[in-house]
Amino acid sequence: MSSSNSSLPRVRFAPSPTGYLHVGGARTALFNWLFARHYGGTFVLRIEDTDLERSTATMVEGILHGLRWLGLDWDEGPYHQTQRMDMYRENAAKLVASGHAYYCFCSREELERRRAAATAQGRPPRYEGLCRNISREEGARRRAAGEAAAVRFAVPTSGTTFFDDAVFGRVEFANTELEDFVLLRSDSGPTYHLSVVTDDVDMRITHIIRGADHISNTPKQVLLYQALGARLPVFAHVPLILGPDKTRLSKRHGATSVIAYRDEGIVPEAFRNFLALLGWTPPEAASGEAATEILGDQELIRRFDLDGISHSNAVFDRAKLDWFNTEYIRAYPAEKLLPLIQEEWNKAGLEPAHSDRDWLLATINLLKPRARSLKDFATSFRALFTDTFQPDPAAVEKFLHDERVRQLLVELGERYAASEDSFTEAETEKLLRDFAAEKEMKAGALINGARVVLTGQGVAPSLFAVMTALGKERTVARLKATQELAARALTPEI
RNA sequence: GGCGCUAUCGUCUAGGGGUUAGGACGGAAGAUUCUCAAUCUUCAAACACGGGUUCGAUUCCCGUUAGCGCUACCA
Repeated sequence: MSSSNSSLPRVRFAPSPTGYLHVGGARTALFNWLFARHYGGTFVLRIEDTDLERSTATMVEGILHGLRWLGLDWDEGPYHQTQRMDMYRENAAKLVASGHAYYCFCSREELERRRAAATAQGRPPRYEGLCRNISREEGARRRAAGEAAAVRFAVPTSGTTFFDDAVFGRVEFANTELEDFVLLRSDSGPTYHLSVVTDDVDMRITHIIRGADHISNTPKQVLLYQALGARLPVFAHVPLILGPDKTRLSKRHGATSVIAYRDEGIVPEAFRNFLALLGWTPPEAASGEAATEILGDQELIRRFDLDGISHSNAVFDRAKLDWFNTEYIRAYPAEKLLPLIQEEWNKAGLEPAHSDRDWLLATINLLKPRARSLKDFATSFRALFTDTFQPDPAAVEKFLHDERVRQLLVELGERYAASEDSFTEAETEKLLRDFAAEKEMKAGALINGARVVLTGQGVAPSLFAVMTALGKERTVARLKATQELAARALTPEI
């Protein structure tokens, strides 16, 4: 727990609760978590809620929920910046006192006007340091007189600021490109730069792993560290995740909320695996060894390091996510799947007709090799678990359009009912094939038809496995009701 | 516009001064036959462009182009 060992890394995930936990944020959190776990360090969670207008408690809950679903547990926090306001003000005052910052009395309107004018004249719309020359004494006097003032950082007017990024290498900015950014707003609330740096220093964060959209912010923060006399952390900027059209991932591209993927039946471990490989390559792949991409938590943690992170943005590939999901569902033991599937049943209002646990597990095992999502157990596999299901009209059309097939299926149901044979895969198959031969009907036609009758679907596991899973009684009942099922499917509803 | 970052199959990527440029997802074809979204086999698919440097550039350098990011008293 407590680590007085200062060589262990301390990282943080610092979301702003102005929205749910989105895919990009989730990956940033994952990389931080993986890094902390790999080195036995500490993963801190900090809520950056200084934007009072846009931050909500609901979003905080949503973010925590998303992280928990993903299985990313934090060691410290969640800290809330709104509860640390005094520290930011103290630091701002300290910076003013040391001459690194100054009071700015410009109104928003004036700033706006100047920006517009600058843009119109083709000049960069940068704050030009109007208030920089106001003496500390005069500043204090005007503030005492009740004039509103923001605190701005006095960026050096020459030279460069650089940092060595663990992903991108040395990144350098001319100081003249940096404007005198605001530290404290005129309402005395901190801005992002002040609060992050204050907190990262105070929380002794050693590695800042965050989105590459922060690269341009970094020199300002470097300047702040220096002005505060604090030691620089290692910066590791992670390239962004894009939509299929290569623009930044947004609602336009469908689900961006992590929780939406849970709702779509994605297994958290699959999502983690997928996300980890978006922008990061494990070392054995880098050394050319052919390796599986299916990497569980322990494998991910063991391999993860900053030097495997790519430099370029990555497109979110839904098809690959689905592939990971099928792989995980297939590999999971039924015991592990059952509670997850039960959630899907609850959501779908499905009450399994059979509550016997062994039967449920066996049936899940029968189905899981062809599941693509947890939802499949409540949708296309529904008929295996309950008697109330809607047949797929396309499947009915394809395999039950022939009246003779339908009649024979009803008759087949009677045969099964009358049979004394044990209701096993081998026996049920033998009976069906003998029956088909007797009627001079291709067994395949009856098998495909029976599948639709029993499952409502054109695609399902082996028919005889389905029969034995369903049991004799339900198999017989459904076969006998073939005509009703066909009528139900072929009658346009509503 | 300015500044910054990036550029290998459709996608995620490996590689690296001389290679049949490798893997995964997706796609196509075939096998199988009891459906396929399963399984097996096979195939197609990439070094953005232009200059250098070099005996030799996909690789190193410069430029162009394109994409993305930042450019707030948001974070």
